[in-house]
Amino acid sequence: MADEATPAAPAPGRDFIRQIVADDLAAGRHRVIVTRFPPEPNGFLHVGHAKSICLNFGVAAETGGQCYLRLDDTNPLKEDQAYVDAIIDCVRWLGFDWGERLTHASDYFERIHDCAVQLIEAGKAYVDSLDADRMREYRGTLTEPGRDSPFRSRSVAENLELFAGMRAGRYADGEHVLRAKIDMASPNINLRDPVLYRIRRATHQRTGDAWCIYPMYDFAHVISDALEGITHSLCTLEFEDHRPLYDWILDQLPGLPARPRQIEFSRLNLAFTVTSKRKLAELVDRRIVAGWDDPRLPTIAGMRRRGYPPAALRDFCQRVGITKKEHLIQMSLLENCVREDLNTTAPRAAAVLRPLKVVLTNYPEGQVEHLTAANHPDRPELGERAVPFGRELWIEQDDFAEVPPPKFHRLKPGGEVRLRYGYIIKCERVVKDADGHVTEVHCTYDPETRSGLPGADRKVKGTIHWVSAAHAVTADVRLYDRLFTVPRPDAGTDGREYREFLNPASLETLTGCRLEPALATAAAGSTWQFERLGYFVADREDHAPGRPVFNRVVTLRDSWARLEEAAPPGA
RNA sequence: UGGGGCGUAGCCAAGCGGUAAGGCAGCGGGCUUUGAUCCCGCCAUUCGCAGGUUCGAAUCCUGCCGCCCCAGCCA
Repeated sequence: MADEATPAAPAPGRDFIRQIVADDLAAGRHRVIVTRFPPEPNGFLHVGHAKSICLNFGVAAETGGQCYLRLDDTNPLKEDQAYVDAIIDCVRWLGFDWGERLTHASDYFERIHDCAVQLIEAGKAYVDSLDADRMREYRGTLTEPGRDSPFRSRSVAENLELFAGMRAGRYADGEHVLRAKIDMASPNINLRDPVLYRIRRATHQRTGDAWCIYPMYDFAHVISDALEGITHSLCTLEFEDHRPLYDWILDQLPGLPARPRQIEFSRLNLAFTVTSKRKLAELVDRRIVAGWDDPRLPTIAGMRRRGYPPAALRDFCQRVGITKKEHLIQMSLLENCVREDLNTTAPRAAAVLRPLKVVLTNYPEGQVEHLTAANHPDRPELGERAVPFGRELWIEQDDFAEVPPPKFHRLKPGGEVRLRYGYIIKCERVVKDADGHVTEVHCTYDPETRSGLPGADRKVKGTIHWVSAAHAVTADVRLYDRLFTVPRPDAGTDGREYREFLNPASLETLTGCRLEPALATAAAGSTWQFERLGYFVADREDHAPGRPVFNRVVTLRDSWARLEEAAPPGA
C-alpha cells in the first residue's frame, strides 16, 4: 500500500466477507489468505473495479495475506495489450502492490488444457458439434429443460481425438466446442452442459498464435484460482448462479492444489453515471467524451485526471461497504470523500474564473504591495506566500451585484467588502458599456484595514478573493459536471437509451481566467483549492507552466447556492 | 412460469433473541478574513407486509408482496 489508508487494526467483521475470512482463519482452514483481482483486459477500469480492488487487496493486506493481479485474458478477440498496461497503471495508482503476483489466465493455458483432457478421460466432458443456433435450441429455456445433444454420447477416445484435433487446428471456428457433461435438465442453466472450450483463430496478445482454442471464463477462472491457491474468490452477484459450476469443476479435478471458495457481493452503482464497459467504450468510440481518461467518466483513469486523490477513492470504497444488496450510491458520498481529502492536502490560492475589473480610485497609481497569505488556514507548517496587490484587481463577476438579492454580503453599490488578506473596500461607482453591462467597479480602499493592522478588526459581512490585474496569469479552466441528467441513465426508462440522457453542460471550458502568480509554477497533476470556488487540478496532459490548464475537481460546499436555490433571485 | 439472490431513514450500512451503531444528504445553531473547514444539536417507537413462536423478535417459523440476476461458442 502506498499509505496508511487501511486502518492498522481493522474490525475483523466490517462486512460479511471479512467475517467469513476471519472465521476461516479462526477455524484454521487457511494459514494465509489469498485473493485476486481478475479484470479482463478489454477496457479501462472504473469505480466498480475500484471497489473490487479495495476489497481483494484490502482483505489480503488486513490478514497479512496475498493478492494477485490477474489479467483474465481468455478472449483474444476483445482484448488488447494497451488495456493490460492501463489496468496495471490504474491499480498501482490506486495504491496497491501485488509484488511478484502479476499473472495472466494465459499463463495457465497448458494446464487448463490438461484439466480439460482429464475431464474428457473421466467422461465428464465431450466434444459437441452442434452449431451455435442449434445449441441454443437444445439448451431449453428458463422454464423448460434442455435436451441432450446428439453428440453427447461420443466415446472418450473419440472426444480425446476430436479435442486434440481442435487444438491442432484441424477445424474451423465454431465447428466444435468442448462441453462439460453435467445435466441438460438442470434448473440452473449454467449446469446444462456449459461450453468449456471454443475454437478461435485469433492472435492472442500474449500467446500469439500458439493456440487456436481458448477456455471459457467459467473453466479458466476456477482453475486459475485453484492454481494460485486462492482461498476466497470474490466476485459480483451475477456470478452467483455460476457457483455450482465453479464447485462442480473443482469436484471433478481433485488433483488441483487448492479448493477456493467463491463468494459474491453486489457491484457498485453510482448515480448519474454508467459503469459498464460496453457503455463506457461506446462513449469513447463515439467521441462523446475525449477518451477513456475523460474527467467526466467514472473510470479510474478519468477520476485520476479529474483530480480525485487515490486515498479518497479508497475511503469511498470503504464507506460504501460490502453487501449483497442492490444499491445506487449518491454522487455526494464520493464528492464528500474527495473534499475531505483535499481539504487537508490542497494548498490554497486565488483564482478568478469570470473576471470583473475593480479599480481602487484612491490607491496610488503604480504602487504594488506584497500581502501575506497563508497557504493553508489550518496548517501553518505549509507556510505563507506573498501576493501582489495593486490599484487594479480582478474579482469574480458573481461577487458583485448591482441589485443584490437579500442576504447578499458581497460587493454591491455603496457597500463594503473585505478583500481576502487585503483591505476593506467600498463600492463607489459602477462603469457600464453601451449595452448597460457592468465593465468596471470603482471602489475606494481603507488603508487602515490592511490585513494584520488593528483597523482590520472591523466587522464586514463578506470577504471575497481577488487577483492583481497587473500580475495575473491567464489560464483555461474546465468546469465539469455530471455526465447524465438522470440518476439511472441505463435504467431503460420509457424505452430510452442512456445516451439520450447526456448532460449537454457536462463540460464548460473557461478561457481568460486570472490566476495569482503563485499558480504559474504549478506542477501538472498538482491539486489546489481556489479559495471560495473549489478544488482544481493542473491537467496532467494539457497543463504547462507557460500555458496553465486546470480542471475543477469538485466545488466547495456552497450554502449560498443552496439559499439561492431555495429562494431564487426575483422570487 | 424454472432456478438463484435481495428487502433496516432520502442514499449507503451496522445488527447474529434482550429493546434500532455509524457515514452521506438534509435541517437548526456556534465559530470564521474562504457563505469553506471545524464544533454542537436534530433527523426510524420501528426494520417490505401479514400471521405465529417467545417473558421478549429487525433477528426464529409460516405465508404473501416487491425488486434484481440467469436461456453468449462474453467476462
